[in-house]
Formats: sequence, C-alpha cells, structure tokens
Amino acid sequence: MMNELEELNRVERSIGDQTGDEFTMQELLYSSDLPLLPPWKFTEREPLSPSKLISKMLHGSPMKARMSMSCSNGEFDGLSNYRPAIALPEKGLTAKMENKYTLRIKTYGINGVADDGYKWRKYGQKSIKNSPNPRSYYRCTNPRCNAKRQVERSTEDPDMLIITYEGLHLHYTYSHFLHSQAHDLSITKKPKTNSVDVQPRLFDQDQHLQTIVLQEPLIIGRDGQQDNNLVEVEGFGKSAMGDEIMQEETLYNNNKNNRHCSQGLLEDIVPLMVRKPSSPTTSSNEPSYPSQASSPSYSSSLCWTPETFHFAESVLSSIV
DNA sequence: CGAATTTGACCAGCGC
DNA sequence: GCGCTGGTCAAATTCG
Repeated sequence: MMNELEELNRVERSIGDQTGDEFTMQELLYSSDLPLLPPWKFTEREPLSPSKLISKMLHGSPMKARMSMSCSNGEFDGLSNYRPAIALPEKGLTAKMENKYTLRIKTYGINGVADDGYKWRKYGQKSIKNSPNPRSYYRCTNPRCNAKRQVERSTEDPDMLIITYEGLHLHYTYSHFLHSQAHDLSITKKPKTNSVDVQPRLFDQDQHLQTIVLQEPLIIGRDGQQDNNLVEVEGFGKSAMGDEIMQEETLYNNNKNNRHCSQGLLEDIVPLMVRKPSSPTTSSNEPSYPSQASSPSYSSSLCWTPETFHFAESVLSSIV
C-alpha cells in the first residue's frame, strides 16, 4: 500500500511538474468512486462543459464527429450537469433499464467493427419489424460476465450503427491486458470478412468523419414521447502526438500496475474506441491493440476540473 | 479440429 | 386465447 502511494505521489509530482495543475493523482484515484481513468494530462484550467469534456476525452482537438449521451436515470443537457429524471420508472422497469445504453456510430465506407475492447460472441440475429436491417445479438465471451450488446444499422442512415449495450462488464477489457503485452508483440489479426455488414470499422486510417451518439434507448419523457435529451459533443479529429501519448501510456501503465484498477464502469460508458481511439480496430471479436508507429495519431488531453469530474461522476452514478 | 458464426426454432411478454 | 414481436437457444455450418 505504501508503495502504491509512493508511486502515485511520484506520478503526481511528475504531472505537477509538467503542468502546474493543482489536482493530484491521489485525489483522482481516491477521492471518489470513479474507476481509474486513463491519465489525461491536466493542461487546462478553465471549466469544461460536458460536451467539451467528452471532446477532450476523445481527442482534444478539432472536431469532426458528434457524440450524444443520456442514461437510465437522468440526462445531460449539454451545458450544465447531469439532472435526474423527474419520474423514475417503477422498480421492475428500472431494473430492466439500468445499465443499458445505446451508442450510435456513424462511419463512412469503413470496414470492420466498433471495437470497444471487449470480446463478443454473436448468439443471434433477428429481423426487426419496420426495419430492413437485421439486429445482431452479442454476449461477452467472458463466462462470468453478463454484458450483452445489440448491433443494428440505422434505417435513416445506412452508415449509422446503433449499438445497445446492456449490463456491466465484471472484468478488464482485452485491450487492458494486451495494452501492456502488445508493446512487445507484433499482433496482427485480419478482420472477419463476413462481419462487415453490420460492423464497420472505426478509426480506420482512411476514415474522415464519424458520428458517435450515446443515448439511452428507451427513455420515456414526461409527455410519453421518447426522450432524446442528448448531449451533443463535437469531437474527433486527428492531432499530432509525440511524447505526450508516450507519457500518458506510461502513466496509464503505472496506474494500472499499481492499482490493478477496475476499468469496467468507465468502459461501459465510454467504450474503448471512444476513450482510446488510437487503437486500431479489426472486428467486433478482435481485441484492440495499442497503436504503435504505424497507427494514426490521436491525442487525448483532458482538463480535469471539478466540473468535468462531476460530469464523469454523474455519468457513472446514473448507470450504476 | 476447435472456435466462432449462422439461422431456424423456441419461448416469453404484450396487446387486442 | 391468439397472434405478433423481440430475445435466446442450439444444431449446423464456416472459418482459422
């Protein structure tokens, strides 16, 4: 334990030296129930709106995509903080709805999959009424994990994928393990060719534009209409990175190694391909690997102000 | 040959 | 009760 604290203090000093930020790693790690987050650099001091936060989490640079998000028990208005839903559903329904959220991903001529770092096994496919596109059902391959997801193509926009996640992962992502191992391994896997239809690849090198929308699929508003109170986040762009990512990865590994942190919650909220877009993706069932020299460059720098911290906390508490 | 995917069958929930 | 629909199962098939 002391070694952990010493290491954290060392990392904290390291960050402080670089940025002069008042926040400490220890505060981040121990002052809340948040799972350990990747160590974005604390380079800005002005408060960030939730949208900017996510933007920062994504790339921290100019924006080419949008992300929207709402959760079972409340919503984000895109400007201020999370506000709870006025009328929560009954217990049974709540149980049914909790830990369920939808990701909308827009891709352009991209093959592959929205790789979220977990390994999924397809267990069914079903044609849905009033939809020309079938819905695919996936379960987490971890036998002790009950996480599931559904993938279907949007009827309005064929380029849009609607991925509904259900349940929380009770384990690390594959990328979590591979992150430390893959540095020494040249792992290359071919994506499944027959999965292309419903699983376009994200963060492909040729990719120019994406839209990501996170939303609770069945939020019913006070007027009985589906409530799409979505936070729209402009984000996603390529930015040069050099030592910054290396520092972040080093810090990340330090944290990971010292804390054996649980990423499950955050990764359920913001899948890996959102949080660590530098990871090239292959197919839904392929683990993602950290980017190396040949990968496109993205950076993730985050202003971790109390506002952003509160926002992330709200996201987590609304889903847990 | 083992693992992953496909796909038709089956089941449960819901509305009429 | 019946039919429709979405979700899951499991045998068959395909893939690596």
